[in-house]
Amino acid sequence: MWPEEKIQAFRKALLDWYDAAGRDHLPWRLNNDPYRIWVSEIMLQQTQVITVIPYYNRFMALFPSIKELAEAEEDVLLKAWEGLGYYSRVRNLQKAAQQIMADYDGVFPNQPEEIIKLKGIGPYTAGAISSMAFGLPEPAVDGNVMRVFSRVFEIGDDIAKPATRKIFEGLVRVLIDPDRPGDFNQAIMDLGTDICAPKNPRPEESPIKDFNQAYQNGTMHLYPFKSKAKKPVPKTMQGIVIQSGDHFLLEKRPESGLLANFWTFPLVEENWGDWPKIEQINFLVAEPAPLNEEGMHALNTFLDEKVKMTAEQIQPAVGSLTHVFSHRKWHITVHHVVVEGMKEDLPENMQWVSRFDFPDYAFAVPQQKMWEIIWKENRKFLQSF
DNA sequence: AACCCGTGGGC
DNA sequence: TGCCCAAGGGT
Repeated sequence: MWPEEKIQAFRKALLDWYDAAGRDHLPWRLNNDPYRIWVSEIMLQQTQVITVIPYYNRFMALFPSIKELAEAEEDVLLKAWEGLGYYSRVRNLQKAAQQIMADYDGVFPNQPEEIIKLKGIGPYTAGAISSMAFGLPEPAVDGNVMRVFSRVFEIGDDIAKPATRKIFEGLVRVLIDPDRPGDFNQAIMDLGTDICAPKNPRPEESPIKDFNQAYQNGTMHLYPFKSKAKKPVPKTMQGIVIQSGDHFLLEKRPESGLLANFWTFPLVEENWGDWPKIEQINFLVAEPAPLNEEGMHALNTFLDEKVKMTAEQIQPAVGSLTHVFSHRKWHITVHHVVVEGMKEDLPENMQWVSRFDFPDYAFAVPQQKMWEIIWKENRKFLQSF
C-alpha cells in the first residue's frame, strides 16, 4: 500500500475535483436525511441516475416519511415503482420501513451493523448510507468503485465474482478520507460514471491520473476484468387479451418469482399447434400467425376453463413482441378475443378491469407492450365503446 | 457460489 | 442487432 503522504495526496486530488466538478444538483444530495439517501440508493441499484430522478421525486412526494412508506398499500407501491424494474426492491424497502417502525421507533439506525440488518440493504448500500448520512468511514463498493480501483492498482480479479468485492473494501478502508467519507465514496462513483467510464475512458482528464497505475503502464484495456454473463433463456408464450365491452380480463401473477404480483393479460406458456419450439427461437423471430385448428381448440379450452365463456369473436395473432429480461427472453404472440358479458365465477387471481381504470394498476413492460399492440391494431374498434 | 430478479441506453 | 452496462441484494 501507498505511504501515508501519497494517500493524503490522493484524497486531496479526488475531493478537490469533486468540489469543483461533482454532481451537487442531484435531488438526494439536497441534505443528509438518511431516509432520502436510503430511498435513492435502493432506486440506484443497477439503475442509471437519469432513469431514477423522476421516479425519486414522485416517490418522495407520495411517501415523504418512513412511517408513510411502512403503511402504504402494496398495489400503490408497485404502481410507484412501475417501469423501474427489480421490483423486489420496493417490497423490501417497505419491509425495512416496517422494521424501523417496530425495532427503532421510526428512527433510521445510525450503526452499520444495524443498518445492514434491514431488508434490501447489503454491503454496498449499508456503506453508502453510513458514510453519506452519518459520516462514518465505511466503504461503499459498487461497480464504479471496482472499475476505478482495478485500474488504479492493476487488480485483475474477476469483478463479476461476489468474493472480489472484499478486496476493494479493504482498499477503500485504507484510502477513504476520515473527514469526508461520504464525499469520498460519491467522488469515486462520479469519477467512474464519466471519466473512468467502462467504455472510452478519458484517463488523461482524470484528477487522479498520476495515481493510476494502469494508465501509467499503458494497461488500461486490461482492467477491470469481468467474466461474461449468460445469455437470457428464450421462451415462447401466447398472450390472450380477452375483452368484453370496455373491460378486459386481467390475471395477477404469483407472489414470488418474475414480475411477482403484477397484473397481466393472461399468458399461456405452452406452445400451441406448430408454434415454434423453444429451442428454435434462437434462430427465428416468432412471427404472428393465424391459429390452426389445434390452436383454436386450445384457446377455446382456455376460455371455457378459466373464463367459463365462449368467444364471440377471435382475432388471432394480432401482433407479437419480444421482451428481454436480465436472464430471460420472452417471445409473445398476442391474440385478441371478444366475449359477450362478464362471468363472475373467475379464478381467485383474475378480474375484469375497465380500460379506463388501467392507470390504477401496475403493469410491467411486457404487458404495456401487449396493450400497445391491441390499442394500435384496434383503435377504432376500442373507441366504439 | 451461482442463480434469480427488469429496464433503458449506448455503441 | 446484439451485447454491455448501470450507485446490488436475496436465496
